[in-house]
Amino acid sequence: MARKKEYIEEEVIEKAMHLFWRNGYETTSVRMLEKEMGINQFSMYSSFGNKHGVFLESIKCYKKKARQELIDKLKQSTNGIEGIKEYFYNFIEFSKDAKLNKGCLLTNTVNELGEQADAVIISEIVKFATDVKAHIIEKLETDKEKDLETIDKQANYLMVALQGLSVASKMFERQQIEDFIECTFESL
Amino acid sequence: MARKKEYIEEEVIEKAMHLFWRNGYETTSVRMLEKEMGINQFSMYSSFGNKHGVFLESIKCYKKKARQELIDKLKQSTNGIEGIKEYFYNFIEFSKDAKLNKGCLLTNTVNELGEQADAVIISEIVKFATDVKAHIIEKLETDKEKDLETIDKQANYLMVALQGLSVASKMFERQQIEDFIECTFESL
DNA sequence: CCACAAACTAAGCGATTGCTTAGTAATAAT
DNA sequence: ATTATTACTAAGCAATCGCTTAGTTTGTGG
Repeated sequence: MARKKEYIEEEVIEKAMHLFWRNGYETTSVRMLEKEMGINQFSMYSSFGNKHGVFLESIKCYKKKARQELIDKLKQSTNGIEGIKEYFYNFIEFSKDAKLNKGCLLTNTVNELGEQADAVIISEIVKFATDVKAHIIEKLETDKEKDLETIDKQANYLMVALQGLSVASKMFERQQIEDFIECTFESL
Repeated sequence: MARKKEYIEEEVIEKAMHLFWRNGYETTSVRMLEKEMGINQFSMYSSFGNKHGVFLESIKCYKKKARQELIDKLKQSTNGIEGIKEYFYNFIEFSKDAKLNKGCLLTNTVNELGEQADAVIISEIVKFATDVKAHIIEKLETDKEKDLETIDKQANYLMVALQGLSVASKMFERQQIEDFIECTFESL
């Protein structure tokens, strides 16, 4: 016995997510979100509470997308370390933008907000990072010669390298990025 | 035949630089700069024109500091690749903060402003990166067995790894960072 | 001592920020 | 058709943004 919403929350959040991805949290204003999401500020606040709420849902949307397009592929790969390397290359395509790359939204967020980021946001990011690391370890373990210590060390190495890829792909050319990926896996 | 400035521009810029380093460009307001620099807005604008001017001088100040505390040590090192590794460890100390790290101000800036950053700022950053890469190549060349192609590839690799170190040190623990640095140099 | 130039203080400018609210339109049960 | 409930539009809120300006203080040359 009431009026129906004229938008689907999941759809407008995906648009918001892309805006945050390109511009970061602070630079993205509520007026910009209005235009991009195609809904009024009232609707935005009634659906998601505040700007922070829109951002949190955008983070969740990003994680879902990354899981579908990146992690699932990694999970299904059967060629061990080579599968991790493919994950690196897939990420480059995943974060591609007009000229350079947008990086990883989660990495961008940590980099922008740092320690002053909301605890819930941080928690979402940490959970994702833990997830990725677990899958990397899984693939490293296909090499039966490596002991657990080596595997954990190399997993840490690859996690940091992924952060590097995220930032570097925003400023470096394709060739430098490929050099990086190739060298990264040379000693593993 | 006029009043003297009650502050030294180089001194207040160093304070501004630390504020930008910790908080980024957008988050740092002119009111915050006032307090940190210990001077009035009027003085700030008469000395540096606008907020952007303060930032540009802060970038220059950062480069000078990094050159003194990081690059000069790298230049003077005589142990080849090991000298580059020391550069990595020195950077961690250089960017140390309360709990985690502040990263590299230049990397932070590219990450925050991206392609919409001012051309002068970008130019300053590119010049610095070129400088660092040149010194890395110099050290890599001490290994006479490497051809020019390998050296350039490895230099690109190390440059991206440095960006990774900058971001990752803002969110990862000491152990993961050390694992990264050690693994980074394992294949060189 | 006077006059002038530069550096200070502090108030306030218009624009934008995230967010709210008053008023209207649409839907569905009675 | 009436009524209740929700979603919409659009105007506007206080606070903050980067920046300016009017008025005062300070220092030096004549």
